[in-house]
Amino acid sequence: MRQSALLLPTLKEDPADADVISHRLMLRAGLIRQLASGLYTWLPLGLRVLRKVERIIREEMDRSGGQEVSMPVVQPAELWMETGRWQKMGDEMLRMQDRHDRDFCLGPTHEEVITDLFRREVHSYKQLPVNFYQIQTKFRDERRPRFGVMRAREFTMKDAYSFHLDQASFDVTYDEMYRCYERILTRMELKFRAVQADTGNIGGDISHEFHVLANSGEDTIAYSDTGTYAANLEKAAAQRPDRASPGTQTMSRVDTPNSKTIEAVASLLGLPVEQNLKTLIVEADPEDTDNPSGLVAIILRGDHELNEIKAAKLPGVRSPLAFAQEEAITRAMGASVGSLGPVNCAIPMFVDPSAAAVADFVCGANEDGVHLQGVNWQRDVVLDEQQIVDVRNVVEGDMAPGGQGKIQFLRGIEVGHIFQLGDSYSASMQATVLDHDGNSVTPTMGCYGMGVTRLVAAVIEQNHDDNGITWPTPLAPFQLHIIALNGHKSDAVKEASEALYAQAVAAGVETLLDDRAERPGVKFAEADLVGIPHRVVIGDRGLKNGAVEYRLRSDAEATEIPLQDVLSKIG
RNA sequence: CGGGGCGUAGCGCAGUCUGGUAGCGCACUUGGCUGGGGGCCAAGUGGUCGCAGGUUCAAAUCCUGCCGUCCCGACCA
Repeated sequence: MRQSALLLPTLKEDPADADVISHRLMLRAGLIRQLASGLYTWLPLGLRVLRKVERIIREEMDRSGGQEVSMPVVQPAELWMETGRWQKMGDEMLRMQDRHDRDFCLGPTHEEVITDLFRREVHSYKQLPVNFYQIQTKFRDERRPRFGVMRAREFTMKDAYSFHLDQASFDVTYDEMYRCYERILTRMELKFRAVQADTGNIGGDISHEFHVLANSGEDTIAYSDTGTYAANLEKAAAQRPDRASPGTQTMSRVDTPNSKTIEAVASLLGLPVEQNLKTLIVEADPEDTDNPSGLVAIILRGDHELNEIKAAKLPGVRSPLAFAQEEAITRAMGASVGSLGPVNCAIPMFVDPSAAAVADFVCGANEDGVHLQGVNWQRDVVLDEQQIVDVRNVVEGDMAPGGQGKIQFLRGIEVGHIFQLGDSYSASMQATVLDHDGNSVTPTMGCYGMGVTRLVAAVIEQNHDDNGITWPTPLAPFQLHIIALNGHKSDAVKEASEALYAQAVAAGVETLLDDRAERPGVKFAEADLVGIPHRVVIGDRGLKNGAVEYRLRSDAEATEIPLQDVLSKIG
């Protein structure tokens, strides 16, 4: 490709609307342009990268036994009504009507469509297992699109769906997909981690997210320093500590009229924050008729934070989680926030294991302006085992489950998520096959997503320097960048660069020839920005000795090499 | 959806408080100089000042409403 004929609009200045580095560089290097919030046009250079990502994914999916299909972006409402998701998806789904006033949506995902295909076309256990995938445009009307293509509304996703006769078959495919994802990300030369993930509202036990490590990542991942445990913060649990020892102090009241926060009480009493327990009140599941208060108490150690996803899963707690209103709390507890505690607690209560491990603790007295100290479980508050449940976010330094070392944090960009769907879609859509004995059985399903456009941004997050992008070779839009210095003035430069270009193209090397009549400084700056791995500079200075300058984008220094040696450097 | 910011030329911004001529840098066009890290000089092109309404002799500027967009918090590839 000749740069003089390529739409490659680079920006010298940072665009005002871009904050994260990958977004800035994608705009500056002329990979994308924004059309509207969360909607992006891919320019020629960006699209070349996107296609490379797709190709790697496609090759590895095929290698793993996936069968590629392509399903429509526009989907009829009827399918979504079958699974109840026409309602459940809410505003995230963009809906529309056709000329006959029939309801459609832009597909945010394709479980319904693939299950419909399956039930129409697959009828025998002999055809199982199967794993269909596509690389497709998805539309999700995000609350808050951000970070460029990292969280866009329209984006490209590789989504795969597998169907199985039994759990054992699913497990095999799940494991295969896990390894497939590892291969994909490894080929892209990314630093990544697979972590245990929350399974969301779909259920099932196993679920893994694949995170590309980057400080700008939206997710926190917790991993053990021994490397054997890794989980999304939403899911991560600490090793369960032993229950508290009986304690030595007697329980006593202490006036704390102006101390409403844990920190204030701790400093007033001269005790560490960990010795204080905090009591959070959340709304109860409205369908739980055994709980007239409509509230549930959750007890945490003072220095810990509630994990709202874990809390919303507790029996009798409203999901999604909602904190209780002040007024309701005062009515049920006889005291307001700041003086609450587990002693004589009038509503159902859950206690985090780390809170249950504290002896001689401090807590609110359920009486405004009063706390209790020297409190002990069992003696002062009876707890049964079902009430002790993990509901907090792990913190760095926690012991990992099973004693697998200490937990540390990293930031990650979620680029893949694999999980078990069970039979929720196949059952609600009556997708069945006949088994060996002629019985109709409902297959169990797996789902494997990977954010294709997001991967491009993630790659840049990991591969850039002060001057621009430093593409890993497998994803670079071109392999070789020939920079002809003053080619419009020097016939020698023009001839040499054209000859090398023709030779490289003939050898099948993806080559970009900077044949523009720009000054050298402009060419160098833009070449760094665009980040093509191999760079050859052809100028009169070197040509006198039959030499050109060769440099890897990732190297600091260039070397002089004979013109005829260039192609041997690449590949 | 709640909180905050911003909307003036393709991009980055000033001008708005205190109403009266729409401006700067980059980019773009033409000419010249220059020619190894976004160069210099000169002359140009390009703007319904987000939209609608209002106040006023007069609105980019004041008022009202709407729209767009970005950032921070609850969801997800």
